[in-house]
Amino acid sequence: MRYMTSLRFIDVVAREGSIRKAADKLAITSTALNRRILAIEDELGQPLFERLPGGVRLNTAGELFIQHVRSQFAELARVQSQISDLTGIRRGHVRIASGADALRLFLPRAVSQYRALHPAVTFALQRCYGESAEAQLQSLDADIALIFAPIRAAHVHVAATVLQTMHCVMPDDHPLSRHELIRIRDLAGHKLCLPTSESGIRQLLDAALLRRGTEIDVVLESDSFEFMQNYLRFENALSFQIPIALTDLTEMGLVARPLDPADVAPGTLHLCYLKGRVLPVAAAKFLDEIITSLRDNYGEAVDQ
Amino acid sequence: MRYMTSLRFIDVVAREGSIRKAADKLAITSTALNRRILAIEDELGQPLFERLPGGVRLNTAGELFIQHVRSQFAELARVQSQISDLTGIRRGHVRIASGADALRLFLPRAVSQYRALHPAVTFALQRCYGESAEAQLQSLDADIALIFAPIRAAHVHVAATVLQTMHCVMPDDHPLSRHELIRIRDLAGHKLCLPTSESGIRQLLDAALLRRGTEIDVVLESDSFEFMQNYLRFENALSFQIPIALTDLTEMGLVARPLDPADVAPGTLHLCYLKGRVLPVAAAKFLDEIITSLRDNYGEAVDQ
DNA sequence: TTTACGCGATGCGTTTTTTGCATCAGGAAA
DNA sequence: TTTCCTGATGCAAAAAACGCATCGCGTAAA
Repeated sequence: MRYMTSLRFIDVVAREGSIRKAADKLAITSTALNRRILAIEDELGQPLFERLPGGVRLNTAGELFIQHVRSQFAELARVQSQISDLTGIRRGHVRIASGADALRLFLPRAVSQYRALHPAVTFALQRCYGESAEAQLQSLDADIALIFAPIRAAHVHVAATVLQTMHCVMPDDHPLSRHELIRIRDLAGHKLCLPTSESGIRQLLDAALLRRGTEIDVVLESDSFEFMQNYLRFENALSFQIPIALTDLTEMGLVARPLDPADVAPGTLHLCYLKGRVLPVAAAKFLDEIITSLRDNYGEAVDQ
Repeated sequence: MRYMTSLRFIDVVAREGSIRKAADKLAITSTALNRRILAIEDELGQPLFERLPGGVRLNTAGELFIQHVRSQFAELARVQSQISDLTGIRRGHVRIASGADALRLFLPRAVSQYRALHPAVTFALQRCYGESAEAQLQSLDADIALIFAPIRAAHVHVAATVLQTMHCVMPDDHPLSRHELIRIRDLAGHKLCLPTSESGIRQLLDAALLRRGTEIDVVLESDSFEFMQNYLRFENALSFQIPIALTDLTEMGLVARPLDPADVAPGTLHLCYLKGRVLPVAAAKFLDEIITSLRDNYGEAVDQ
């Protein structure tokens, strides 16, 4: 929408922290951008940015204003989607912030199923960890977040929660593969591939290992499940995943065994959006879909 | 705000129902206005107005869009007021829709008290009846409504409610002035000045008269309390008011006597704003003030 | 300390956008 | 049918936005 140009510009300047950098990104000259900002500050009667030697930074008024700007964008998107919905064809764009877990299989399947029904709806998927997912909801850069971590922020509304029991993934000839249920103490002496400490899986494991006082042998740390899973083909080690991230393991000669819930408490996978927000039609409908899908595939999803 | 020009124009066109009339009001030519609208419709990909021989009318998409536009205006006003509040001086503009009752004494006093504390805050007071007050809240033409009538619309949030016992106003030498409490049947045979049927007072009275089957003698009907009150100086008749509308009667040789609550149930005066709306700072603070004032002056105001 | 670099602000000529005038096409009412 | 209203459109003028060159200022490297 053309009338929002100045607002979009301000948003970019706020993100870039520099008028010149923002101007580059927006493919205009810094002077044009600068004057737009001066004009808006003038109309508002108060500056929105502090001028620092290295660029600009939002002041308090700017913080308030940028929040308003972003909510206007989100609102416009919602109204546009609502209007498109009138014609019968569902259009729209859904932005999802998700942990790597759900990006493996669950979301690809869910998104493709939804797009099969509504081809005019497009998606953006952003991989991120718990805190940043919540930040993206608040800055209205994401509509929906799907994260395996406790909810910290009060401004997030949890639409559904599923319990995820930790699983240990290993080559099918690994000695532990004979156990149906794996205890923490079983891990001692084996080589482990763990996700980085930002991951909810790692946090749960660390807590359990600490509680049980088990000494472990971490040979590899990565934020890529795919890498770790492939790595197991070459070294006889152990890796960890939650059900939503489990792909076809047998083809790769891998097996997954649950950890004893008494050792590692099941974690919670939360499906959330920004509290108080009215989602665009497409995002709201997609949300409904994945709530159903979570419930069907991963047990009693708890609507909240 | 300059960047909202097109939106403001669209709003006026929607209200006027004609591009040419709106152009007159906005002091531009109809062609410029017409093209702005075509441009926005083009960007949106869908028309917002139906073209009728006598002008234009919002279509369904337009209804959705205009709602968005108005909420943007309200939001901007709120953010501006919030930003002004940062500087310490409270600025802002509070728009109140009120019945004639509260406009007599209560609101003048409340507004002047508030303005004594915050001289940079300006007010707009619109006299209206119940239904239209609610409509004004919804179209964001008013921030706060104070109405003596039942709440019909679900989208209105009631911030406070006070009970108002109906009073009968009469010259101090009127025969009924000896009664401390007036019964409906006492009214028979006396001359009455009644508010118009849009008034909450009239509706309550009509219901009571109907229930008791009392025959009455309406000599005058008016939507102006002031007129009726002055009229009583010249004809020995009866008029009706609720406490919030009672001014200094003794100076005018008038007295007020309550009607028996058993005959006429006390009505409710509601202080409301649009549900889900975050009011601008000035409006929110003023709301707090009058909630307190209502409670202090007219008994147990019920926060809801 | 000096120099160099990057930042935002501003004057001025140019380009793009918006506006106004005149006019057209079409429906409603006299 | 005629008249009067409506919104739409081509074209020239007015206004706004833009880009270039440049200034002043503060930081950081030489």
